[in-house]
Amino acid sequence: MPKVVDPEQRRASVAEAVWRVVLRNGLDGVSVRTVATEAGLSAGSLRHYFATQAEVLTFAMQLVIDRVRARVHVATTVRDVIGELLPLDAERRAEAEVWLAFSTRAQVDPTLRALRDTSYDLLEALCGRLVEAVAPGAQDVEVERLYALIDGLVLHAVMRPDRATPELLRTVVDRHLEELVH
Amino acid sequence: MPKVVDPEQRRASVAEAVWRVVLRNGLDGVSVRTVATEAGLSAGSLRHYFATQAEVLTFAMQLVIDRVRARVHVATTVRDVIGELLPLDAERRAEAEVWLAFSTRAQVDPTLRALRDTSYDLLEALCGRLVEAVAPGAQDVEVERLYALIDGLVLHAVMRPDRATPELLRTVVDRHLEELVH
DNA sequence: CTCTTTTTAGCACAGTCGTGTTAACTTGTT
DNA sequence: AACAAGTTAACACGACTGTGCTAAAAAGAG
Repeated sequence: MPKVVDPEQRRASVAEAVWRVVLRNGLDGVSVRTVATEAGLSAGSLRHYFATQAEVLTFAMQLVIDRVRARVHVATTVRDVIGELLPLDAERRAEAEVWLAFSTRAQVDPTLRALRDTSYDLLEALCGRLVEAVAPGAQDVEVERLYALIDGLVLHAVMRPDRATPELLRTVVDRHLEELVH
Repeated sequence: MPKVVDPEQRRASVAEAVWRVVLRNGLDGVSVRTVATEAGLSAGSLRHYFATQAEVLTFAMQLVIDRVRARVHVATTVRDVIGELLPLDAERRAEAEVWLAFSTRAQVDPTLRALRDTSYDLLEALCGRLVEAVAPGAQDVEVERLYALIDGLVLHAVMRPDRATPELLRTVVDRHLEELVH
């Protein structure tokens, strides 16, 4: 009857518009109007797919999570799994930057915080399996050590991409895994 | 002649008001009016000490930097220096949270970015000296490994203070230093 | 007390914000 | 061709934003 539009696809394209706005102007630059313009819609039209601004944000954050999870899920070796978590190319660095922006806002937004904490727990469990695979019977402290190292590398890659280059990230991780085996 | 007020002290108290607002409502919650109210001033009065909002933010960020630098400067042993960088108590966790908020905004604010990058370079150099002190002649990769580990621990302490407890942070750092020596 | 200068408070302005409502448009079905 | 429903656009509302400007209040100096 009406113009045929797949709502889910539309919502996804809106989420990607959110990401672009975040990268350009930060999470503060995200308003109903800026996102609508970025997505090529009117503000009123956007509100037809998302009732509130909070809904837009949670959806955009959830989509980042889903994307990373899908990537990690297909990785097999320990080194490859960690490689999927690190921003080794420009696209994933952008993704990490968006994730970091949402994570800091989660500090004062209960809904986003729930999303973040759930992801944190999953990643912690993942690191636990990685450590167990590389060094069976290792102490629990090694899990947090690996996890903190990864997140630190991600942080540095986002903040100082000129210094924390993909090559350096890989070298650091390889060095750490090598030591973990022994 | 007029009411006697030390401008620098006033500016510092305004900066502390900024920190409290950031902790409560995030960096987005920082406006001339909210900060003025938090500092017990009127908006017009605040503008007498800071010409623009950008000036308020850079001053508040600079004061965080100065405070950390002063603390690190008096530390002697490697372990104590790292201890000053980690949020081992509630006050320093708050400080780290404020720092993280400013750092992410620096991603889209050139002025704040300059402050952040300068601090990043100083911390990197500091980690270089720490590594050299613990393991003379170690590879450069160990510097980034230690720095990323520290920043990852800080990040986790801010985001998940219930999981990344002070005890865990210390244990992880001690474990890393122990390995670094060998 | 009177003067002078710092400090303070308050208002005005144009702009943006989230959100609600309403009308127009588009398109498949009857 | 006529209808119906999904989709879009546009406007209104109150609230908040940063910033400039003006007048009042405060307090040491003469």
